[in-house]
Amino acid sequence: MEMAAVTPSQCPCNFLVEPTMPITVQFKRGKISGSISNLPAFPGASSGFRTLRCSPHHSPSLVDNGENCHKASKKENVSRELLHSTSWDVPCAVLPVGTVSGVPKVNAELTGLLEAIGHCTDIKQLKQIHAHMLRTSLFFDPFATSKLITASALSLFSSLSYAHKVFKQIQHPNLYTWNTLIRAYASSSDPTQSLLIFLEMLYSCPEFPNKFSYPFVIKAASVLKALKFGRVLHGMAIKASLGSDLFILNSLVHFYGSCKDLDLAHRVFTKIQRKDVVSWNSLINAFTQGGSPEGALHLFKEMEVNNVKPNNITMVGVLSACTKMLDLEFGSWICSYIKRNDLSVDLTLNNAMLDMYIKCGRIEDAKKIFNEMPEKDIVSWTTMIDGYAKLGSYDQARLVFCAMPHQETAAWNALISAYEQNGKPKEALSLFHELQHSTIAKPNEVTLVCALSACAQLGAMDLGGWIHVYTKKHGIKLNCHLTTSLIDMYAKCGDLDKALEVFYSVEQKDVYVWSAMIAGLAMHGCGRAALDLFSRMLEDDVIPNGVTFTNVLCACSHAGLVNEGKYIFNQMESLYGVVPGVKHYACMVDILGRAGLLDEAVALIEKMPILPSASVWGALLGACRLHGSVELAEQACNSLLELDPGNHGAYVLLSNMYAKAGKWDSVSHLRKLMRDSGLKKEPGCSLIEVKGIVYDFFVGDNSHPFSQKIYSKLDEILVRLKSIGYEPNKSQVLQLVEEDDLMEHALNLHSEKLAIAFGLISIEASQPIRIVKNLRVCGDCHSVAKLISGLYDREILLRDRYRFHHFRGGKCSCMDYW
DNA sequence: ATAGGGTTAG
Repeated sequence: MEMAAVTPSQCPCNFLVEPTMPITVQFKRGKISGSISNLPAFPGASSGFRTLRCSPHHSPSLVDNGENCHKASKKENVSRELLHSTSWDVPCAVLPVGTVSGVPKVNAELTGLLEAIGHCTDIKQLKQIHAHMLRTSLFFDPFATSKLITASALSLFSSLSYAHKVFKQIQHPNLYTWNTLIRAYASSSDPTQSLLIFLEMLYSCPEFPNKFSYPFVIKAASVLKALKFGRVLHGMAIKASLGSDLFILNSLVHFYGSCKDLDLAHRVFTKIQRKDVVSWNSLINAFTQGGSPEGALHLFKEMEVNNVKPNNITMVGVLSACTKMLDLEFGSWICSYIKRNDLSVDLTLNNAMLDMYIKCGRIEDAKKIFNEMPEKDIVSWTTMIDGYAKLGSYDQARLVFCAMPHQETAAWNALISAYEQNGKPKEALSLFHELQHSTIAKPNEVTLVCALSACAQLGAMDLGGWIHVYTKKHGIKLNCHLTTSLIDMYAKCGDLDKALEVFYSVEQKDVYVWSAMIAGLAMHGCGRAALDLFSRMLEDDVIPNGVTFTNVLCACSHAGLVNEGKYIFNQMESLYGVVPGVKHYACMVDILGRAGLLDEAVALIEKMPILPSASVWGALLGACRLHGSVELAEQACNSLLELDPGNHGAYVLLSNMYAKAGKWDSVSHLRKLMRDSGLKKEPGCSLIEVKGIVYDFFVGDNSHPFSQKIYSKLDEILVRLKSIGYEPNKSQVLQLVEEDDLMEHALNLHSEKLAIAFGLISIEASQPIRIVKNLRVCGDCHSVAKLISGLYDREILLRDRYRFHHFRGGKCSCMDYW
């Protein structure tokens, strides 16, 4: 092959030409940018680029015309910046013009070069070869450049941005080269690039995508859950007569599974002529991940019937299904099946078995596997840590943590999240502080999400705010998880404005972000605003899920919006396909019950297609208290205690109702019952954060260093309140059982009162006093807080178990409706 | 010359 020397004008990238000898490698910082919308129509498309969208003509025949197609997620939006700028240096311009006028001995050199590429062990060596190729015109050999791309995109030392820049230097990349880049990006951190490069290839590569191109690009679509895009790919593959390629079909099964479209996944699967083990694995995993583990197990059995031999990957999927169903029996059977059939057990499979035993409560079996594992990775360790933590064996969890060879961030996260999720937020935060002193690990997004959640539980807004600042300072972009946690933290700490500020400051809002904001508004009693936000969310084409509806209904309940609640509840399934769960029913019972529609609430419970949970009966019980229906309360209480015998609150509520009705016999009977059952109540506890430290107060607490001052402040308060006509709410004395069994007369010792008194002496008057209480606020404390807010002109934010009470100027945001 | 399927934590 004749090859001319490259002159500047021919150089594909218009790089500077350096005319000096010996050869020096110049680096140029390049920024590649552009947008997919700049791409002209690709050849063969009748109406340009638009046909790439989900149009009936390009849709696979088995798919209907898009009615079932879910709204596109933002990730599918390919019209965004084509490529990130990168900081990789690419050799260029190494042609000493005029000195390499002769044609290099391409063939001889080529062989050596290809070998050299194969022997590269780092990017530096590769760059040297790259430079050499540019110098000798070998860069014009398609085979050689392909190898170069492969090495830079897929080897151990690979750098995708480097590969991409090399790619840009190639004048006519061949299909193989395109495929390589698409493949590399599919499993990178930025799979959107795969889709973009695929589109670019359609336009600028003379060859059509082949049977290799599709699996790569479909994989990228799977990661992105780009349902529309993937459907178009499916259609294109069929048009290209590749519709029966096993690899492509398997990719598609996996793809539809990733998009949670089990129906389509299954339909593609049934069209596969000769299903192999990968086909089955893809579908089994689609069912496992897509919320139908039962289906996955069924498929596994069917697979056996069809004489397809399962492999280790099958077992991972099936075990994962058992784990999701907490089916220990089947899970153990699988473990023995693996042994019996001598399947190869690798790290992932061991981890899957580990996880199954742990989730099914068999820590000893898990431990045995763990100890015998020849190789452990971060997943193995964190699974064990989490297992112990979930059992409350924190010492064991810590022991495993300490035994780890590297305490990477993920390990810290396992421990922190375990504490945070098991009601130990203080411990979680103290670990978070410990982590900040670690030299090995640094907090990452996950850590911050856990820490924020712990802050939210404690009402620790100073620390929560500090974490917010931390993200800004360290340039940590707010992903949806972080945004959700921040909104939740600010809302639960009582700063609704800050929560809204975060909400409006971010561009990316997924359904969880919206739902968190709706929940925030709901807990602050802004029911209307929550509903408005819900409408805006729908206008924004965000599809609501079960969480969203729980929050929306909760908003209705706190604001007494009965008709709105009913309306939305009725639309859930019919319009949005969200089957009402037990939480939604509980909300509805609450909405109806509060409004006094007790009969309607009972009727709803009676026609529930699922078993009512304790929370449903609890809601009814609460409504009975509000409306003084003792008989119904007895029924509700019985049903509740059947499901949740340790529910102290139910006894208290009923006993208070008996007391109010003067049924003292029943009161003492109930109390005896409680004593006999050895029921321990959750002690009332109020938290208050002062200067970054969270203080907790229990009833009659005098452990605080300023205890003396707090009690004298409390005395002062009560004197002042009485002077303006306050009388302790005697009826609330009856509720003392909820606060403390022994000190019936000690209304004044309620933890929230202590916390308020402490707040008054230790927090500047300009700042609100924020308190978090673990139980529902009692009526007397509620009136006292109202009075204090007026008398002392202080803002008090009290979060109780159910909602926020925002006291200001003698009034409460709940309008005494809680 | 190239391919498809897997585990944990938010």
